[in-house]
Amino acid sequence: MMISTRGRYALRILLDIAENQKDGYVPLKDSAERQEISKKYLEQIVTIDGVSKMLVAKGGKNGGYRLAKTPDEYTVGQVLRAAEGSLCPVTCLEGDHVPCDRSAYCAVLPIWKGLERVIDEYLDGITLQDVLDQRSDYDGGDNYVI
Amino acid sequence: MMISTRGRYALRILLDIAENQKDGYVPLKDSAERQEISKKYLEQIVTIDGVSKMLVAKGGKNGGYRLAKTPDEYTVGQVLRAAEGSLCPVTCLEGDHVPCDRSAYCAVLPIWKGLERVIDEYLDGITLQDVLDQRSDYDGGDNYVI
DNA sequence: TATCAACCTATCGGATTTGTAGGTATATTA
DNA sequence: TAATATACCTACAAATCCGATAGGTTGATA
Repeated sequence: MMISTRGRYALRILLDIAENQKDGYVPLKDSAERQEISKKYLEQIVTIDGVSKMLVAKGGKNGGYRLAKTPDEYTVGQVLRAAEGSLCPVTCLEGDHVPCDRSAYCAVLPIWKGLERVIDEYLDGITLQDVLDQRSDYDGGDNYVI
Repeated sequence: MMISTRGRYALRILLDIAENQKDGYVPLKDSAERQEISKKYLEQIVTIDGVSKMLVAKGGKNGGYRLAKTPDEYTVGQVLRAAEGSLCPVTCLEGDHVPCDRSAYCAVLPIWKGLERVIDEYLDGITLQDVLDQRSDYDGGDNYVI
């Protein structure tokens, strides 16, 4: 599995925040209830370095999170990579991976590189705003849910 | 990680067999040595249902494996799916997965479906023969290695 | 008949996933 | 200033998956 709950939940929570922030902040508790995800688990996901950088936090009453930028400035790929660490489909391509001695001439390595490119291009072609728009494209706005 | 050693090794072993079979059979022991992969582990991979169907086995001396069809009749995607069970990027899309009650209207599910399609299309666009060809496209044939 | 190779089954350490649990710090409101 | 609401931090743990290792059995071929 390339994308675990971390990535999927991160995406859903950012979308939930985008949708509910208006001018204020969205408490994680509310998102957790709407999305039916454990709040405690979400806390961990939201505090992952890359993810927390996409948010502005505010404590106390009427506090919560809001997006640091507008929803059209974040791609699905960015969110998923931030939450998962990386989206590469094989260990051979991971940043910290020690290359095996075959890698210089490996005939299958180009396949993995191509695959990673195809994945990134697809996921970076969709912004959070795209998802929100599609959500209300149907017949009134409540047909699709985050 | 979407593609584990199972898939990667399966691909490399099928390519190794394709390259070495000529008119005969390739003992797994030889492939294991060339590819520097544990023979015992390879035995398990090669006996995965989907993978074994792509091979013809022969016991005894001068026995081993050969491809059931020609290398241009197998795509990289077929091999990987056979070895891994499936290449779907999220559990939500797995065959035996119980759909959550949101799935009917889930706004992110279409993203996963699109991702899976993009991955399949890419990997099914490459045959084993393509990989073998590319391998000897360079300057004599030994520049790239499986 | 000896050998070689496929085939079968069990086990296992380590990592990762998917959370739970409990507490602290801090900002806001009353 | 006190109460509250929220973010923030740390530890633990069950379950699952990964990546093998190990040892044996069956069966075909020379």
